[in-house]
Amino acid sequence: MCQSTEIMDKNFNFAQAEGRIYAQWEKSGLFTPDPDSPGQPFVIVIPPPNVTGNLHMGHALDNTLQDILIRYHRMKGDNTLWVPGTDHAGIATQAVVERALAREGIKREDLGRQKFVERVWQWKKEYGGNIVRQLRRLGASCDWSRERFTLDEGLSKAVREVFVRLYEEDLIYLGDYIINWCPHCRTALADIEVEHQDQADSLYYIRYRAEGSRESLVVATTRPETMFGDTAVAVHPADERFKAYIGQQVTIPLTSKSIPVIGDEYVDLEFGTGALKVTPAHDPNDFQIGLRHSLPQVTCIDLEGILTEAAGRYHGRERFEARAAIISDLEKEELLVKVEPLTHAVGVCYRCRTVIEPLISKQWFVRTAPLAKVASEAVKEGKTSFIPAQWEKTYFDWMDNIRDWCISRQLWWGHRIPAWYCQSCGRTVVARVDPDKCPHCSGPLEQDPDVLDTWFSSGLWPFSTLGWPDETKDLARYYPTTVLVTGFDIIFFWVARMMMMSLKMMGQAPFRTVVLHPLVRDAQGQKMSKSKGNVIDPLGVIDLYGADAFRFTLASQAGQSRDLKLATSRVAGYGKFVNKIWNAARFTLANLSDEILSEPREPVSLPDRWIRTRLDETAAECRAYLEAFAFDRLAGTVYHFIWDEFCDWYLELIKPILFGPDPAAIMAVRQNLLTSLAVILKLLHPIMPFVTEEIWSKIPGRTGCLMTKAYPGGQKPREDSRALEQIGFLMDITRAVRSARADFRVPPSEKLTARIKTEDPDLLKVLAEYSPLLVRLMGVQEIAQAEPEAQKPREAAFSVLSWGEVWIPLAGHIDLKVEKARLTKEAEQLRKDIGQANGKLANPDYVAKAPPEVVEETRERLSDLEKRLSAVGRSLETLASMS
RNA sequence: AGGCGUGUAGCUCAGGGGGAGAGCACUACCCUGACACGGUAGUGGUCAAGAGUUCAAAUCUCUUCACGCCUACCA
Repeated sequence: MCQSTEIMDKNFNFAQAEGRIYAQWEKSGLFTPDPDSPGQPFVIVIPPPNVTGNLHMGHALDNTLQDILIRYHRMKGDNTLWVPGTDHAGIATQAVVERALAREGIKREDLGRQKFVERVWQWKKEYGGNIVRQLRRLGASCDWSRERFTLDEGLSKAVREVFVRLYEEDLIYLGDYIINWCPHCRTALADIEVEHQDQADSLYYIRYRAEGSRESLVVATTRPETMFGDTAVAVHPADERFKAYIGQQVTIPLTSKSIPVIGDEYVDLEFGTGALKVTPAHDPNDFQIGLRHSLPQVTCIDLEGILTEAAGRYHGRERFEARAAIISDLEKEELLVKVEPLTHAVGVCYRCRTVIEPLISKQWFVRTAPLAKVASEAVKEGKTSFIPAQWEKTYFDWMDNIRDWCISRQLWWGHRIPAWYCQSCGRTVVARVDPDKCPHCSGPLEQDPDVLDTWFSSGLWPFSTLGWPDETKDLARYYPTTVLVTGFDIIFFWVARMMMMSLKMMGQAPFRTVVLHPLVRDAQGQKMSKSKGNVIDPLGVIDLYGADAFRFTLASQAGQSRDLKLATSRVAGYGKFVNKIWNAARFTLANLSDEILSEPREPVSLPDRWIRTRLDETAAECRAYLEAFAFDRLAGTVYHFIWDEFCDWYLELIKPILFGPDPAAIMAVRQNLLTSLAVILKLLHPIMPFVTEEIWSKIPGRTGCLMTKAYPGGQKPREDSRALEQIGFLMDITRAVRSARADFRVPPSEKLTARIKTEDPDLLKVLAEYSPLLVRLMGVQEIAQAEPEAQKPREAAFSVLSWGEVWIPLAGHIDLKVEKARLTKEAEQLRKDIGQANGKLANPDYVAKAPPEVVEETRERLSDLEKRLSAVGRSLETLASMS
């Protein structure tokens, strides 16, 4: 050994190394591409995490996969850009700051809008960098010099430009509509911000008395408190039971208010009583019915969930409290016919889970139909494709059934809507530059108090981050982006919006490929979320096992399935893999000589030829998997290659040479060993950047960072099928000896001999050359060719391989009973397999219809099995004769 | 209610018409000059159930069961 192993510790100290390595990368500026440099652009924009957030498993997976792609393409020589940034997350951030204020006993109203927004900015400045710092711990190689925030100056300019353009094209409008109102967050919500939860509730049957007769109609409702907003009772026009009521008046119970009975086909004859109370101001369906029948809209619940004056004596009471009171009063008046239990879906706020109150309100909307049509076509025409492709259907379903998008939010934190209302002429002014008076009448203006939905600005992310609406160099060079990597849970929220907005504003789809990865779930298969409190902290996992092991685990699990239930045992397992690589490198570096051979040479020895061939094959596979976004296959391939082939076989095979007497052979092997290690480090680097970079830094004579070295597999792979075959032969022999030793409990101290019987002259040559190597490898005494006419010794273990037999004389070691049991079991299995193969071949349909190569394969297999069985049989006979 | 997905070794998951796989766990032996976070040899599964298509089904089709997700206006 020329250098001691002391140049490397026994284990990779990831805790000590990761921060140092990341700082070096960042300092070197290697994350920052130059738009003027050559190279095909490869661009990813990060799904911007909420500024309020901390790194969770979803981010970890998302960003690991992105970093793998980014690092791979950077190594490939592409002009590679990964744009990072954060989202201002309107409701979420405002809520966080409001909570902080509440601890000081302050409400946002106490501060006023301007002061409050200042406080949020202050908060953002202080804590908003958390998640961005945490991404660094993962090893994410984002170009931090291009970091953006959805509320920064440039992006705000983009938001304003888009709003004005869409307004000018009549794609944004202001309308009185029924919207989803969260009484807790006090804001409107888009349809997809409403989650539906099954809830056990009651269905109340309430009697509405007809006027001028003793008859009555019974309606069923889950929400009696909306009664005071009723402006009709609807029945199906074809319903024989109630036809006669249409046109009559009924009285709302507990009031003296009279409403008409109308006929509308929306009513389901089967549900409840077949009569429906219509509350246009508090139910989206009733709203539609109301429009059809020109019914008045009576609001009986206000923005805070409190009943209004329209509710008469219930005025001022909270909606659910009022419900109980109303039920009790109805009972007293004998107007409550019955109560049935009912489980139904209730809409709740996705943020605070408060039950949504549908309300009529003036809000801004995007007319989505024309945008969605273009966005849908872009995917149909293959301009953007989804991986896995099944998600395209989900995307189409939504695009085809899209409804107008309510974009105004009654918050203070966000992009203020650039609309002003003239206080004298009443006109609405939408402008790129804040106007100071009405352009029509010069009257005073008042700006709309609302802000835009957060997703409005994130919908512009692929082009706003590159500088749009200015015609920047980045925009010209890097738009459209190449790949979007995200979870399928935000296809509607985000992907669809980016498609619509980008196509509208840029005329080009924002990315070529959308890679949808699984969602990381907890042990129960539940989506991890802060509000559920079931979050496993990725930083804790990194602390324990290191970023490389964690990244590798995520990649290895990122297949086609929708769930990724993270098991820490796997992370621990891949932590061992990191250690394995580390020690393989330690071995390699410890065996280098002082004279560094800088130029890779052609491999000479059989192990070298073999490993280099396998290395080329593996590199080609890795490239193919990376191009196909098959992260799990990529991980599996490098894992097995490094562990099973490089470490378990190659390193063992070369030891006899490395520690042998031939200086030229030693030099050749050292050279090849180092070359192979370098290729392995490069192959692995995109998944495990830290340990590979750290090992690279210890290679004498290396230059620069590993992260910029060319990814292997760019050239035509070497083909050396003879090396593969011959190594296979040596492996067969080795396994046979090891197996015999284990089966017969021969202690390692006792040396065995082995006899090889084969008629293949090629293999005999290999055997002659490598028997010293095998002797060393297996701890056998001697290994040699068996005489062609020799018989197997009576007491011997043996293996039958495709190319011949291995005999291991075991005089004194054979336990007849054990051996007999072993052989009997083997014979049994062989007979079963032979029976199966025979059965197939005896079937004329099989021979006639199965592909010829499959039939041929079966024939070969059968003859191999028969050869083995007969050898096993002979051996059993010998055993019998001995006892 | 529709749509989508999942059910394979004790656990977490690959595979996807022709000999059941991986990691972890487990058993036995071994601290052999990179690694005991290691090595070697093993144990372990009627691939959810039933039917069909096929020469051949874990794999394709249908049905059923269980679980999960998404969409939806059944009050």
